[in-house]
Amino acid sequence: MSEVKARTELLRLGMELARHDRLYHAEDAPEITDAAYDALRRRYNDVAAAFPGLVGADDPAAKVGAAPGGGFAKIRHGVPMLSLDNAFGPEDFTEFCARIRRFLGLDEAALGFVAEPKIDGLSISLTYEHGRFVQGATRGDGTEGEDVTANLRTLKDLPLRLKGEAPARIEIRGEVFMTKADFLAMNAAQESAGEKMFANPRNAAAGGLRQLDARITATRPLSLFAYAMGEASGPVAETHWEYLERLRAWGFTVNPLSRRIADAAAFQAEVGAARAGLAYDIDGVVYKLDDLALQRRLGFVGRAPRWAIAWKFPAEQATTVLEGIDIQLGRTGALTPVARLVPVNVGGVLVRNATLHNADEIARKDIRIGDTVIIQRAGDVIPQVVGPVEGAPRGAAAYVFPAVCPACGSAAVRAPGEVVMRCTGGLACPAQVEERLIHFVSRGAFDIEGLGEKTIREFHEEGLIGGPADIFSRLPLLEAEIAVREGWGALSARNLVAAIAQRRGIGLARFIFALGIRRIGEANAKLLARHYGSYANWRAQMAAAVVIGSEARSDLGSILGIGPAIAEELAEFFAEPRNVAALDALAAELTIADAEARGGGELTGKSVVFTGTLETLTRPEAKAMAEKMGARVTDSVSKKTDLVVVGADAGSKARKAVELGVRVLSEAEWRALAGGGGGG
DNA sequence: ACCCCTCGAGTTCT
DNA sequence: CTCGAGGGGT
Repeated sequence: MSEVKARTELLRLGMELARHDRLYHAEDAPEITDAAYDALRRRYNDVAAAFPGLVGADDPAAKVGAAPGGGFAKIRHGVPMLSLDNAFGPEDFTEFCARIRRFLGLDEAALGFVAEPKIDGLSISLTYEHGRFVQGATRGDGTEGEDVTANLRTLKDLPLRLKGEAPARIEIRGEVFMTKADFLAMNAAQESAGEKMFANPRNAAAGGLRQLDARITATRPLSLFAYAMGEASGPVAETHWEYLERLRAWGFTVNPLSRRIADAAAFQAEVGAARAGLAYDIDGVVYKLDDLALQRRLGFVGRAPRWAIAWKFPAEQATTVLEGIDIQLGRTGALTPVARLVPVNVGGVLVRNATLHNADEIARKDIRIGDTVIIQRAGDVIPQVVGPVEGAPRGAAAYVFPAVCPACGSAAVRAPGEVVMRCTGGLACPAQVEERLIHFVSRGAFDIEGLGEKTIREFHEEGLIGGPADIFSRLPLLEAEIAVREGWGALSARNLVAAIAQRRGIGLARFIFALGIRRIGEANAKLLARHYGSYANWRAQMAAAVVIGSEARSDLGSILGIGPAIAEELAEFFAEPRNVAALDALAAELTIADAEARGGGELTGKSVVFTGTLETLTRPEAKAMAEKMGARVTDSVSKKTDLVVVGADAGSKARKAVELGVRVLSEAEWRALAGGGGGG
């Protein structure tokens, strides 16, 4: 096919696919069969793969799932995508089994496990409705991922339609990866084309999946193994192994090494020996309790299931020389020592820096400048300095942590009982001010497009902005000056000014978070916004709360989740006149929206205790009701308890509630209040 | 005086 | 991702 013909073909196929996507997703009125759709899609992918140079960003077929503002739309996972606890040796695995036995009250009974190699790729979630693939998302932070449906549709291993019977709606989880051979071939092709090369298969897979243009993804050799169950609208299997067999029957590829095992240590050794010869990278083996009913009973602790564990292979290590230790400054003034290393390749990534955390850590590991040190990247991504290589020549002297801030010269102090050293310079420390500005424009805060870390540093160092208010009061007046800066142009300067203008309106929670007050992260900012409602009220109450013992201070402390340390931190911020002046200057530039009315009902965020015998509800029902309304249920009454529901024969808890002045409800009153959430 | 959990802060590299 | 610290509960 000639390039001209290919171009026409791609355009035609692209428009057609876009039309069918729309009919299918938005109008729910497909005109062609799934098989016909698949054939179209395959044809499209083939042409796109043969002529990668033709793929552009304007093709309608590439746009499914893309967010309006570019990037990907966010998708909330029905069931969070959790992480796994790690094991590093047989003792960890034994302890894992013991924990399961303890929890389930099983003594000698053998536990059946399914073992699966842990692929070093990207976790994804796939949703099928009536057997058809409708949506795919990345793991993201576990709660919310990115919609990469269009990209996933291009994977050869992904069935667009499940073979045979399937529940009406089912979510399937798997791992997208690139084989070592595909990676090498692709990198060779990229190199000869003068294109960007990837450091390792994992990055290559990530890069391929996160293309904004699905046609580029189609040209990347991505593979997929399915391995886990998310939500399903009907029963699928009774054991994990049966479930894997269902996946195979539906048309997924399941890792062929997966199997039921009796001896984890033996399997671990077997896979470890086979590791180098496998077609893909793995970093361990996942062991899952086979019986799904037992899995349900075990449930989760924190962010990980109790019924599975990832037994990791020993971390990849490398040795290099510690050239020096730099001190980095955080926005709260924390001084963090960072190791500057002679660049070394660890597990496919060139490592130059590694955090040393704090002075204690350096002393404990006895790390000195000039040492030959061991670097490792364990299950995580972040490199660590393990310690000096034994027997190698040592650096001269023990490291002495600086007593003053390297940026401003103010004293560096360590609060009693704390580990970190902090600069006492506050607003007088330019480095702290700069870090705070970076936080101010960061993603969860003002998130101004075109104003990233690098730009902020430049603007701050050159005196264009001294504080957050300047972003709004000064930068828009400097459009002409910015336009002639290196790397800028008239268009980008205009866009920046527009982006700034757009952010003059902001929600209260984001605004509070953006201030960068210590201990006030996203969650606490939201608590404050909900409690105070409006900026004016918050500002007034905080100013009043500076006085210890004031009514405003105790009101602040009464917020569930806000304790004395956080209240003190806020009071300190407002006690500093320069902070208040900067805050007022900033607020004058903005329109700060009131916090959205408390979601749901008056129970949101409240702490509820049930006591006595409930007559029309079981305890689990009552608990589910409360949680559905956003409340938190505990067993004991304290002064942070908002509500005590008293059943028959209530004892000391009811008395305590009265003593503490906590609102008391009868079961009937509770039902009236929470009625909406019943049955759950 | 504990334990468990959530939140915050800091960090690496592509 | 990991650590430390705060908050709330027992």
